Amino acid sequence: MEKIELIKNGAVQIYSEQGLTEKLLSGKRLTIKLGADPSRPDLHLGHSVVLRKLKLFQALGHRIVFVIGDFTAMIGDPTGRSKTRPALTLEETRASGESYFKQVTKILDPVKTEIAYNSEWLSKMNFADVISLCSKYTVARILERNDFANRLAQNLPISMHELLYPLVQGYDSVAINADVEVGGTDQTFNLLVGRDLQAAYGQAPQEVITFPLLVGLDGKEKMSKSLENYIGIDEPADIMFEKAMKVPDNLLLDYYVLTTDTLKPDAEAIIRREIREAHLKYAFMITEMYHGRQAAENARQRYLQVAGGAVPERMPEFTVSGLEIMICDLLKQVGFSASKREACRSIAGRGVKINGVTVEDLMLKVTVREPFVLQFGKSRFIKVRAEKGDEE
RNA sequence: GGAGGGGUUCCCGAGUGGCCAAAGGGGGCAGACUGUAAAUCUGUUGCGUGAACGCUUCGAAGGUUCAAAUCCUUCCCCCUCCA
Repeated sequence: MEKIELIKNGAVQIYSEQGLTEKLLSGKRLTIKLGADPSRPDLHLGHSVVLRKLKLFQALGHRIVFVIGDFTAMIGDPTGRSKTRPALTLEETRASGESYFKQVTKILDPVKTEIAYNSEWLSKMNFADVISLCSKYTVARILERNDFANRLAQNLPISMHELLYPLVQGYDSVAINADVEVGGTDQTFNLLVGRDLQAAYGQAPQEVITFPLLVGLDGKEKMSKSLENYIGIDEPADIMFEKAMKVPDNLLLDYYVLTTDTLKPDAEAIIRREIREAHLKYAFMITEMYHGRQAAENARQRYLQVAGGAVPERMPEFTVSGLEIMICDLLKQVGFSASKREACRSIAGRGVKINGVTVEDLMLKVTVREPFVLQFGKSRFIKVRAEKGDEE
């Protein structure tokens, strides 16, 4: 019962709440659907919002089915709107499905988690089936979707196939006979289409629960890999901690509520007390959740060292061949700069330090007899050493 | 099918023969301030060792010219309106 409340906690909308309650109380093992995009299998905290809810369903004994949208991915999307959406091969979609499973089971129970590929049923449909599917929905209803409505109003193009995609997703629910589907609020329309189509195909309509989209570290857009404003659940502890500290103040509450087990009133109290402490606590919680207590301790310690202006104890290492190297070449080689020119600019802008001392000379030739610490900006460190054989 | 508008550097967008590696804004990176937040200010933002200079870039390929993002030809793509 408690878990049921937890599931509903944080939800934006539930369609229908009564239906959901009834299904949960029925004692039946429910099939919970989550749609997954195979082209981006890198999971971040934004995905974790929904995944954590699914975990609660699992705890109640229900079955989670990830539907990988490989069928449309294999066709590709010629719209140009979502650019660079190359058609994937069968192998690629399977590979990302596996990758998906691997990442998802960092949060979910692997035994109660299944993967399904929608090409399994979609590739078997013939044109008559497609038309039949289309006949179950009306143009007016499709155009209700905000995205379409806006584009229509602004005279922006909408391709035919785009109109079909909601039906495809909805049909996935029919194919697996889903009892419940969860997703971000941006998916609301598609999820609801699933309900209607199920009814049209003689099934009990799925219950739909939507959750807020987590805003990314930039404080503007929703968290996404391509916008570089994400915290990946796969990221090393140190980086995860650091990124978690960069969550904008005004979003910290959301992060607490949506990505940890903290209840809203508690989170509010923590933030009200002392904002920096609240950040540190949050960063610790998140890091601990994905890497364990010890790693989180270490990450915090390291963070505080760097924040205090000190050189951290742990950092990646880089081995150069030869005993001398131009500073610009070095910056390029370790990956702090994309080109030598860019490296020189960074030096001119006083953003590069060696052993804590700002590099002034663009032409500096560094001698790598002893290992030294190369610092770029405030928080990027790397230990540079010469190849073993070259040491004198 | 007809008419019109357009493709510029990460994005938006100015630029219609030389002063254009290309205004301005956004974003990015770095510096100051700070709590590695926000806001603000400063620098920077194609590549080649800084400069000098050179090279590549303005949808594609050719051409005119001492000189082209800008002119000409052909091609590709996108959008709008009317059928």
